Amino acid sequence: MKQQDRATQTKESILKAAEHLFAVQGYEATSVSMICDAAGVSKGAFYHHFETKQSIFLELMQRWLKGLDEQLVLIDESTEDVKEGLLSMGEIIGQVLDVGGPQLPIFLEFWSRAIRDPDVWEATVEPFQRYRDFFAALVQRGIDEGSLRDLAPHNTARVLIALAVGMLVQGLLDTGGEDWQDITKEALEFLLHGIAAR
Amino acid sequence: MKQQDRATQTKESILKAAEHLFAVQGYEATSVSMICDAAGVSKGAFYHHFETKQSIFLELMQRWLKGLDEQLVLIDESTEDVKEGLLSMGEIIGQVLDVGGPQLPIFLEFWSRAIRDPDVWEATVEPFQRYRDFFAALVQRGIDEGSLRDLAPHNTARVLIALAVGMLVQGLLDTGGEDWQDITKEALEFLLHGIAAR
DNA sequence: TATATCATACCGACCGGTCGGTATGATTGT
DNA sequence: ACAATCATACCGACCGGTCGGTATGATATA
Repeated sequence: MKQQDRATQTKESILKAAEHLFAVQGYEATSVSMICDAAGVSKGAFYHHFETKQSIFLELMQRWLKGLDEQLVLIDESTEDVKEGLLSMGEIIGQVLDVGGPQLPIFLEFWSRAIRDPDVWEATVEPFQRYRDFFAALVQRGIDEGSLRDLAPHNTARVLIALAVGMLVQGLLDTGGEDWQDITKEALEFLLHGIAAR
Repeated sequence: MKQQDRATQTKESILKAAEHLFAVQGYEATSVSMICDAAGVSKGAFYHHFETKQSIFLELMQRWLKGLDEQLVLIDESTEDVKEGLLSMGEIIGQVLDVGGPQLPIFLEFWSRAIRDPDVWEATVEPFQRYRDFFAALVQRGIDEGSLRDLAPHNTARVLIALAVGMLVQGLLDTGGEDWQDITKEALEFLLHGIAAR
């Protein structure tokens, strides 16, 4: 096998092992040695491919957010009606909880780190501000086309993000087996039409 | 001074030092020795009053949630109109962010721990289910008195909690100096009356 | 004196990261 | 084609340091 292929294979197996261990044990609880053992690779190999323990997480995070990005753009393009687009955001939440569920707890771990570490902040929080802008644009579109009331788009976006984050956190901590996709969809309907009596 | 007084004073100073250090550094980053130094107390004293490092956090958490409890009950009692009661919840969020802001990041840290550690879960997550029940009851009251539409109270409560949690998280990570109390209030108004055009 | 309250000294495990060395493919000169 | 040279990929022992926790003795109160 070519040297380069072998290298990428090694790096990939390290990433895969790290992703799995981070997911089931958390970041702090996972040592570099454990990752190496799980990947069937030496510590030297690890530090050949990654500068620090943190850098491997950041790379993992980047890949992950990239996938989320693509999903959002996909929805954006396939959406003509803004209201429908917002509702389909609920499906994303459900999907995220189903598919990426196991690795979501790491987000909590790193959000708390992001508060103090600028590097972590940049990699984990800053992207979410992009999402906020995305939603703000979507809301603006809704206002323009007349399907939404004339509200401050940015604050409305914040509310949407809050819903998403709040649902994710609850979904992580509530093990009761609720269908959070449904609940999120309901929440978005509440938000659209209000919960007050007419 | 009496022996008991001296003891409680020591314990209290340990708790105070721990609370401060946890807030500014996080839980993991704070060692027991650091707490002892900050409290002007020896390690022996620490482990005389607390079984483990985790136990001191759990005690801190209990005190903290107790305060939140009282605040909620206070609002509940002083509220006749449910809609107003919900809106005043927004003020709590703002207060929580202002007053307890520094120590909120620890919540993130422990929420992620709660996923794996049953003890932590019981102390940090279970209380929030009480709050959910509280909001569910409030919603039910609103339905009964006719000010709210006839919606599943529990899911509506989940939505409210999601909003609160999501706002708190964003407030922690967004350092732009936004007035999250205002935004939360706005969010609750959105939720009450809907954001869709009439 | 007996007991609660602390101080000191210390333990063993483990952690992220380093480093000297090697094995093996790639490159170049002949 | 073949050897000499170099670069990349990897190994695993090891390091300084930190951590949570403990064992034991001193001190003071009751």
